[in-house]
Parts: sequence; structure tokens; C-alpha cells
Amino acid sequence: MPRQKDFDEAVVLDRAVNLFWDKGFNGASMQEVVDRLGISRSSLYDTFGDKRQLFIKSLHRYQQQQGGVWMAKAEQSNATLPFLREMFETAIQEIAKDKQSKGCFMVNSAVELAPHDPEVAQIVDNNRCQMENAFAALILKGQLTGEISTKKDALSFARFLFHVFSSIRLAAKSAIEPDELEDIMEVAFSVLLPD
Amino acid sequence: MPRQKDFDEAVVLDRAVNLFWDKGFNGASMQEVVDRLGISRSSLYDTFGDKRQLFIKSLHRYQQQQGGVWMAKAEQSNATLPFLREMFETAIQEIAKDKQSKGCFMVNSAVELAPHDPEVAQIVDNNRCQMENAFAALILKGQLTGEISTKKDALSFARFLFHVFSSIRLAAKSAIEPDELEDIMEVAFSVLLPD
DNA sequence: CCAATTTTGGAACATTTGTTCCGCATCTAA
DNA sequence: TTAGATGCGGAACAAATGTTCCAAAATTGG
Repeated sequence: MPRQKDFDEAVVLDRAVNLFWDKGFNGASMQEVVDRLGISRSSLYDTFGDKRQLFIKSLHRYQQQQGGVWMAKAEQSNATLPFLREMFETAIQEIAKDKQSKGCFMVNSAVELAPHDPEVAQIVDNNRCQMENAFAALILKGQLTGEISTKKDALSFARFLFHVFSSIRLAAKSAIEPDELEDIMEVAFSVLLPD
Repeated sequence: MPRQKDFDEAVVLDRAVNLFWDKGFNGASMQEVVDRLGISRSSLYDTFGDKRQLFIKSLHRYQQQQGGVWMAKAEQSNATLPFLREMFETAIQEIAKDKQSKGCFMVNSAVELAPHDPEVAQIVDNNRCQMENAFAALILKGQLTGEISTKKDALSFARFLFHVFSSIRLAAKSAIEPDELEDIMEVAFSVLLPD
């Protein structure tokens, strides 16, 4: 009996992701949200709940999408070091293209909300653990094949790499030259090389 | 003839620093500002201008204070590597003590405002250059004495170190164990060692 | 003690905030 | 086709937003 929604929930949620990613939670007013999502206020509240719930759903979706892309690539890669390099290279290229300086939605949310919102904090923390573990698995593989140094254990390297990765995405927020990011990445990766 | 102000401008500005540092620009309402600063609305606007001006003055003051501490220490240090280590150690200890997870005011502002506020962006960028140059000077000194590897030039190392430093301060925003930060720092510094 | 000048507290302002509500339109299932 | 249920647009809401203004208090130099 019920009437169907006039819009695709996933498409609309993606718009919310982009808005919050760009402006943050406090920086985006509900008026802006309504305008950008292209659906009416009531539909919005009926479908996604209030502003905070919409934000959290957006953050979840971002993680899902972002994570999914790399997880898939990671599994079908045999050479781990080139794969890791590619990941960083891609991130740097995306920063260069990102004229809005949106940076990383996860980093942005960690800064703006995590300290005052436990639920956001948990999402951020989950994301970190997931990434660190994914890195660690790759690095361990590389260590076994002799591709990567064994001077430190895989998890330490993984954490290090994740934080360099985050700082690159943090740097996207202010004007920084891609060349400099390449430089930083080069130094970071030099530590992984076996002697 | 004129009556003197009832408050110490510097003390009040420090309170503003702490509030914006904790809550961000959008996260702190003027009501909160008035309450925390302990002066009346009119005194506030007369002395510091509107909210944005107050914020920018706060950010400037933060940089001055924060920077001043380290610049002074840097000059009277002879062993550069231990000095750099101490800097990171201190930062990690401060994070452990920081129950509010305020992180770094400069990082926070870069994320929240830099992309949409050129003046903030410039402050953030100035800060980065200043830090990178300070690091570079130290590292160059270390390279000349053979304390530090010469595999990369001083500026590349400096940029790398600054970004690891930033990512540690970014990590302060979500719950992370100090041990893990020590780990990360250890890996980062291993790249500086000569073989 | 006086007059000049500035600070101060708080009321008042217009906007903007996030959210709710209601009547009508629309679609589905029988 | 019709009954029932849901989606929709937009008005309406109270509360909070940043800012201004003014009369009264206060402190200075003469």
C-alpha cells in the first residue's frame, strides 16, 4: 500500500557526505543541507532523523565507500610495497585535484567532533584500527618475502604509515605543494626498505 | 583622564585561546565566550572586535606562546637529535595529560577554517613554514656533526618530521595510547640515524 | 571635589538555528 | 476504483545565534 520515496536514499546520502565533508557538522546549516540534498525538510527528517543522525550516517557511508575501494585492491596485489606506494600516490593526486580542500572526512570529524561525541569517536577509532590492521597485514607479507625491513614489527610500521598517511590528508586542508607531499612520502617509505 | 580597563587583556585572551582551542570557532557560542572570558559583552566587543577577530587574535597568541617556548630551547641546545626527541616526548606527555583532547589549536583551525578563511589559512601556513625551517636548521646542524643521516637533504627531513609531529597532535583528538605514539616516534626517528 | 571620558552590565535587536506539524498529493494493494 | 497509508512541500515554532545600543557606574587628571 505505501507510496514509494521519490528519491534514491543512497544518492541523497552521498550528497550529505559531500556537504559535511566540505563544511563539517557545525559549518553546515540545515538550510544548506535541505538545499543540497534536494529533498524537503520533512522527507529529510523522516528518512534520516535529525542533523546529528544524518551526519553519523554520512560518516559511516564515507568509511564504507572509502574503505571498500582499497580493501578490494589490497587483496589482489602481490607486491606489497608498490601497492602501498600506489595508495599514497593516489591520495596525493586526489589532494592536488581537490580544489575545495575538503581533505579527509574522517580526519575532519576526528578534529571537530570526536572529543565531544563518543559515537563519532568510536567510528574514528574503528577506522584507525581497521586501517592499521590492513597495513600491518600487508607489511607482514612484505617482511616475509624480504621486500620490507624487519627492523621493527609489522604493527609498528603499520601505525607509523597510517599516521603519515593521515598527516598527508591533514595537509590537504592548507595549501601545500604536491611535490612536498611526495618528498615526505619518500622519506617515510625509506624507513621500510631493508638494508 | 580615562578610566582603566577592569581586566588584563592578556589574561582574558588566554581564556579565549583555551575555549576556541577546545571547542573550535563554530563550536563555541558567544554566550560561552562571554561566560568563560568573565567580562561583559560590550567590553568584549570594544576590546577584541567581533567573534572572528577574537578568534584570529587567539590563534596568533597561541602561535606566539607555543612557538616562543621551543625557539628559545632550540637555540641553547647543542645536541640536536636529543633536543628533537625531547620535543616529541614532551608533546606526547602533554597529550597524555590532556583529558579534554584539545589537541593542537593550529591543527584544529587548519581543519575547521583554513579552506574557507584565507586569513586563517595564512596563519596556518606561516606556522608550518616557521616550524619546517626551524626543524631544517636543527637537522642541518646535526648533519654537519654527523649526528644525522645525509641520505636526504635537511629540508626534506624537516618536512617529514613536521608532518609526523602534526599527525601525533592530530591523534590526540581521538583516544590513542601514549605507547603507540612512542612507537610511531621511534620509527620516524630511525630514518634520521646515519648508518 | 569636579568634570571628562571610558568601561560596564544588561536589555534589545534582527537573523538564523534545528525541529515539528499539518493538509494535501501520491502511490500501492486489494 | 477505492481505501489506506505514506511521502511531500512549506508554513510555523521556540530557542539560540552574533551584534548593537544606552544609561549608569567608575576612575582618572586637574
